[in-house]
Amino acid sequence: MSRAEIAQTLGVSRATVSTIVDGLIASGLVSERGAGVSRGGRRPIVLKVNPEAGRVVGVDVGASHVLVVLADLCGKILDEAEQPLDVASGPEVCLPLIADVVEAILSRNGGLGVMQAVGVGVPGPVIAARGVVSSPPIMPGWDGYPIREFFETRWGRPALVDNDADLGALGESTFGAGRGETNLAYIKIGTGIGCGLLLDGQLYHGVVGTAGEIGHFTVSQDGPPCKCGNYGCLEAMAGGRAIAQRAYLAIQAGQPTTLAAINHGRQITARDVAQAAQAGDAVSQQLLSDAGRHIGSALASLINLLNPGLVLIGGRVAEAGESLLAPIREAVQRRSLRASLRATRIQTAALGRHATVLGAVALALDSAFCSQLQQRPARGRARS
Amino acid sequence: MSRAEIAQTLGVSRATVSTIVDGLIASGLVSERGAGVSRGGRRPIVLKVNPEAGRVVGVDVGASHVLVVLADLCGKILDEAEQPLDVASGPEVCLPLIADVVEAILSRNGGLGVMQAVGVGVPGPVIAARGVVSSPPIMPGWDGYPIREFFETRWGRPALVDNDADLGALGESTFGAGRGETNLAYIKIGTGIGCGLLLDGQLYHGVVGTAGEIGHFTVSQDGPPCKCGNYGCLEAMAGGRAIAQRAYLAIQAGQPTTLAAINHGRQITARDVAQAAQAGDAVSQQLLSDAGRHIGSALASLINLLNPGLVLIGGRVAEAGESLLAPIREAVQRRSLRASLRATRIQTAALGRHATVLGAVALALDSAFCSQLQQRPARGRARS
DNA sequence: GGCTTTTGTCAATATATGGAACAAAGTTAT
DNA sequence: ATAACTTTGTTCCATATATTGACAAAAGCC
Repeated sequence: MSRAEIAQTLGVSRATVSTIVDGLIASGLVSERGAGVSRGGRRPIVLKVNPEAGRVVGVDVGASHVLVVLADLCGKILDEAEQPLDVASGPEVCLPLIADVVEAILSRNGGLGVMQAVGVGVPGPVIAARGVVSSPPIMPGWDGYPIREFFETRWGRPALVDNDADLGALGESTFGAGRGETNLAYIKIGTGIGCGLLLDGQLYHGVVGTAGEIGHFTVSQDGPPCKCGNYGCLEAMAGGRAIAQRAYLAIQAGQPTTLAAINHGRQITARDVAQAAQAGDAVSQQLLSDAGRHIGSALASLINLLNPGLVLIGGRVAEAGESLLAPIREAVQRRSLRASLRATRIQTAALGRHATVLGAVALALDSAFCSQLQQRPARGRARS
Repeated sequence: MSRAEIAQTLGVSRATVSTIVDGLIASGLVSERGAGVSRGGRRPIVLKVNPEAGRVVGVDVGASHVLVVLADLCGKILDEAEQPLDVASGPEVCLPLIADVVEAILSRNGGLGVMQAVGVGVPGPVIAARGVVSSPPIMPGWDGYPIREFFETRWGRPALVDNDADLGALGESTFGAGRGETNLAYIKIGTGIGCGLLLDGQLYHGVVGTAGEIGHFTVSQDGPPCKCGNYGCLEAMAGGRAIAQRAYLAIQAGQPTTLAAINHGRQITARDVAQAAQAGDAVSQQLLSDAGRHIGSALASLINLLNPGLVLIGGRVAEAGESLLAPIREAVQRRSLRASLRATRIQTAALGRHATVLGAVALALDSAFCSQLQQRPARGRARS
């Protein structure tokens, strides 16, 4: 991006941009990278963020694993580590363990000092302003625990905490399939079903951080019971756990499927079903198609209500690809309004298992750049 | 509000507030109104917006009527006029007619000059930035017609256009039951069912202005056909038209109801059903209760997805009050997540048929104050 | 080669904001 | 009642921030 382009985009004068950019160049955050393409006049000087000027850390806390990445200022992953972790063992156990993983990565990449900020995604409702979770269903003992404070006092660097699905949305919108989109929904289909919302360019949390709970949409009034106490929730009909359960029942019922062979060795997972479907197993395809139909009917409501430009299907189960996406599209088409639908693309997410952690990186990058801009760059002409 | 209070709220110094307020007082927009209550020191000088410093106009274009109000700078309605209007006759017919109504009101209230801005609500999806509607179902011929431009060139004043349900949300949040709430949904139950969303303090429109289409949520997969082409839409099951239709069928089926007497004279309306229900008619109560159950199940999805602090039930049918609200609350309770629900109040709207038009007034007021702040107040010391 | 266009910089200037000191007007403690 | 403390609102000044307009550099266009 050139100075003139920035000035036009932000609606400020070129002179202003020049002075600010000078500061950023002096601090090493930005550098000039040759000449761009002319638009009928002098060729602009292309400005690039200098990826080497700092590092940020992203953390994705899952129910049973934690994924930590180190990224440069462009969001490129330089190193990563994954470790088993039972989130149910509480913050006193988990947080130091996570911190150890982060410190291990940092120590083999230039030490603690290189980290400018850290972003953390957790599988529960987050009050982002305070950096705590609020009555999370799958994180017993974490309610109100000062997660952000823990990391900030440990490292003296800004720490940002947010929900995993929300960060998935942010990750995809920053680095993935949602670049440039200001209104998108990221659907995370894993064991359960979550949803992160980016509305008018901002992550949307709601009043207590529980926005995006599409997993407990009622899709069938007389459906199976859900852990939440209701019946026929989307999650109970089309989540990874539900798909696996249905596969098990199909095998028990003696339906002809390649899944039966797997089941003799170990428990069936949704991933097995996805793989079998792609390999052509009809029963598996039917299972995914049913799940897709239910997801699609919930998505139709989401699309009617929020009129997003893009819906991204992510999470492990989404790796099934078209076997899941086609019935989703079909169900959405049947149930949502023409006008809204025409404006909404439905696609698979691009970042796979890195979506959330890259959202955490994006959050950390934001904070890193902001704090850089706060610090006045050195005044007066340097040397000479 | 005192200067010190403003300074604290906005996070700026008292000195800054003083200079700005001086300008506003000089231009007559704000005036000092005696002393407030002390908090242990000097008593603050209470500042009030001077309602007499200008006027704004709000317009609510309905399917068959247009409602125009003149309001002072505090949003108090000074005069109003309503006139039949067939929105289907297109913009070339409707807009001049609306303008005439506005001008009639203005001419008996000090002339055209007193109006500082005008806000307009229309019953279709709006692209607010451009001031046009986009493929509205019930406004044939209006697609892309430059509504804002029409009013701005006619009067040389800022005109703002938005959707009627969105303005209902804005109206209730500014003047009604939603004051102070940054996240609320306003449900407008009239002939159809619409919804306006205020998210994080901003009206939410989506990418093409169709956000809030809760009326076409599927609430019963095998329900009656809807005008939109789908089956079992909320609007087709619980909208005003649907309630009237069901009442008619109940009478035909010979059910014992006081509605039968009305039906001999003219067609039953949803309002008749609401009145009969409040008077104790069991069949009418059942009809409303059914409708409420369906609305509640759609609202549960909305609450799960958006985690609003407040849901307001407005529109004509909502005047039924608790006969409708009780089943809504019950259905929501059954179907939505505890955590989200605990944070969400469900109430009837406070502004009745003025909700939308007061939202239009709020929009106009915003614009009026902004343009006042843009104009530099006179520099240098006046007199002496 | 001259003309126009666009980019980036510089100096002068306008505007906005904050800090400190202070007077005014109150409350609270003695 | 008096003194001490609080809070409010103002004034003056320093500083930060952005804009304007002029201008040189570097390109395209004729």
